[in-house]
Amino acid sequence: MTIKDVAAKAGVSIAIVSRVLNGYRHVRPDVRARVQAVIAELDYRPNRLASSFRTQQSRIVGVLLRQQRTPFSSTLAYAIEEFLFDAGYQVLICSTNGDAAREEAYIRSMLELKAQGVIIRPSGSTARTGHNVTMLQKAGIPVVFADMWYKVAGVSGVVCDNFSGGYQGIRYLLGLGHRRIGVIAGEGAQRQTRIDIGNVGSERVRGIIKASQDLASDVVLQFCSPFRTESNHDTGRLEAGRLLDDHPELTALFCTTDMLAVGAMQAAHQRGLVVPDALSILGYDGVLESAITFPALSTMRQPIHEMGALAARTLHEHIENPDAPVQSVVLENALVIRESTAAPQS
Amino acid sequence: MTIKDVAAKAGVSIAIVSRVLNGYRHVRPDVRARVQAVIAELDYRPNRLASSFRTQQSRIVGVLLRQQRTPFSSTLAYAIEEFLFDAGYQVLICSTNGDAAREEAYIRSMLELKAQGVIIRPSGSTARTGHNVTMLQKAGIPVVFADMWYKVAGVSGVVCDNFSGGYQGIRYLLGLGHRRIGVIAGEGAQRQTRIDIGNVGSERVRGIIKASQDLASDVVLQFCSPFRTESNHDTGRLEAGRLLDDHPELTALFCTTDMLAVGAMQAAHQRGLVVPDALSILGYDGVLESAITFPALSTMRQPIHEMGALAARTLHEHIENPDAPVQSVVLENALVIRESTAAPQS
DNA sequence: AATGATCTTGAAACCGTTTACAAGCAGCGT
DNA sequence: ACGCTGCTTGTAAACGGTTTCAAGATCATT
Repeated sequence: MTIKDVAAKAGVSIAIVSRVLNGYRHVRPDVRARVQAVIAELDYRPNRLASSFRTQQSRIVGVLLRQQRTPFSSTLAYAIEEFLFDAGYQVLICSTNGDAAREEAYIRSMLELKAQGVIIRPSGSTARTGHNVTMLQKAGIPVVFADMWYKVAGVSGVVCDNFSGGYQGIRYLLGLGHRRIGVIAGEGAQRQTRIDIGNVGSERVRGIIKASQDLASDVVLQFCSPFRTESNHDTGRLEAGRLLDDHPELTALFCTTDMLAVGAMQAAHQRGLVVPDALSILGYDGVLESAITFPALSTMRQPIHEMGALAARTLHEHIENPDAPVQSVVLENALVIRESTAAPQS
Repeated sequence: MTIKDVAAKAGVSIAIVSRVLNGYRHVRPDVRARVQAVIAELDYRPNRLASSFRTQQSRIVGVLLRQQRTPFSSTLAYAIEEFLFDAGYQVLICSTNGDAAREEAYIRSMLELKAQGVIIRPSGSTARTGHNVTMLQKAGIPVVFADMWYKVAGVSGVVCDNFSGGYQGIRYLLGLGHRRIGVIAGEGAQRQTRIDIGNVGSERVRGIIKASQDLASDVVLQFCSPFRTESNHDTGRLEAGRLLDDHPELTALFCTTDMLAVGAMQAAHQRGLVVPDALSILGYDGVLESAITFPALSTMRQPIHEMGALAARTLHEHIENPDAPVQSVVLENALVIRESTAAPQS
């Protein structure tokens, strides 16, 4: 069933039906009502394949994620989908799983499908991301970054202030009275920060170092030099273990990821250190349901849902108005104090 | 840039270019090579909006999920996407969040977009699901169920054998020597099983009851009558607490969800019961990273990834061959023994 | 060399919608 | 009654591919 059937049954031309469908003016009210009645009666649905083709507007946007199975990614994806579906777009979630070929294939898909916009959570590879963005931009497809902002590309971004989060975390631990603090940072955080991209982990470490310099003269930070294991959780357990064994004077651990913190908790447990009495542990991300750990983990929560919604809104603006200014929004993290942190035993 | 430009530059008709693009026969090898060279040179990409329109094949499939932010859903979604992307389809993930209006809107989208297939993880509402499925079927769109199988609809499904999982769980606990076992089932599990749909939770409970009847004459099961709180985790904590307070003789708890089990662990902890010495706790789902809890949770693991991949494969078959027989696959769960279960102290 | 079979090719129709354009029409002032 | 304006309507031309069909080219067989 096509628009022609509707037109015939309503005794009008297809142009009128199209106008009614799209809510345009210049249709006599009684005609409009008649057409709408026929549409309802026939249960007619416009063929989006045809209208998308004709207008060259797919009403599809892509979301490119490294992985899909982390709470971070799925929260982000959900927030984006929620916003954009309500705005009349279909959201295509693409999990590249870190695979370059897959990423390439997805970008090609976006291009062929004439996606109207793409939200990217950039992966580690700056060069690859830059290439992808360039291809999309050449095709006139607006791009918005989430979580990480790739500064040279001239695209909008929504990120968290990881520097400030690290800073606040240390300020909090210092305020509790801790002076010997271990820092467990995930893979890549120690890597030299490139001038053109703000690596999430290294930003956090920068904030941590800055805070310790600004706020206390007598603080000692112990960093681990993380090697990568299969899971962040294992990394956390092993690194925290090494740190605690080598530096028994530590009274607090700041982990730049909640999963690292969970591992750290286990390392503490294995050594008979009661959290938070003997050791405070502070996480980062806020992705764990409040009390899945015992004791409940204090953490720097990232506003992930808000970040996704904002990225979606920003992309939507760029789609609606191609001349919308490039903007980057920085969201603040919030310290969530639960049970894993306390003043050190004097 | 269109197929015409390619044709002109290669000195052939657009029909030839189309044939080259689609790998059809009846193109002279030298011509094919020339056309391919021109395609590469111009970096031409076919407009999928046009080809989808012409063929009325969107190459899009939808995945309808209640929620998107649980490990279960994202693992399922990822597995589906992985398979179908490789098969040349775009996957549209639709999180209904339990909202009927949203679900309706998504179904309408699938219809308008001429989705070529839909995978549904059915929500609680049998009636609504049935209605959705009927609409899709009327439009000739194949449907596959995952996780739950709605028997009357004549659609294929991939599910886990929850009855067997419950059975095996109890068998394991009985084998350890437990005879006083508490069962914490999530919301809905106690509800009367409808004839036409296998509710996941109630299947598990059925298996649990059957195993206790089959395998031991002296076993006593204590069920809780769960009320719903905001999170399964809280439900688990409260229900386990009530059960432990009312029935101090219990030596094991079987929770029909991992999150319920996490809550139960906390309830045990609060009461000074050491797991697994004083109380064994067995979960169900296998969605937690191995050692996020302490002690690490023993659980009945569902093959979620496999379930997703199989659902995708089944859907793919139905798309390729509309006459493919309706089939339902039942996957077995696997008992994962970790640290939260042990023989009761005698 | 003629015949038929097979392979290769291009012209043109077609998919269902949107939209530019022209024409029809009603209402208005003169 | 006339032209003017502004609203309403229908016709027809796109959009960019795919696919049918007939014709031309090539090949093998006799």
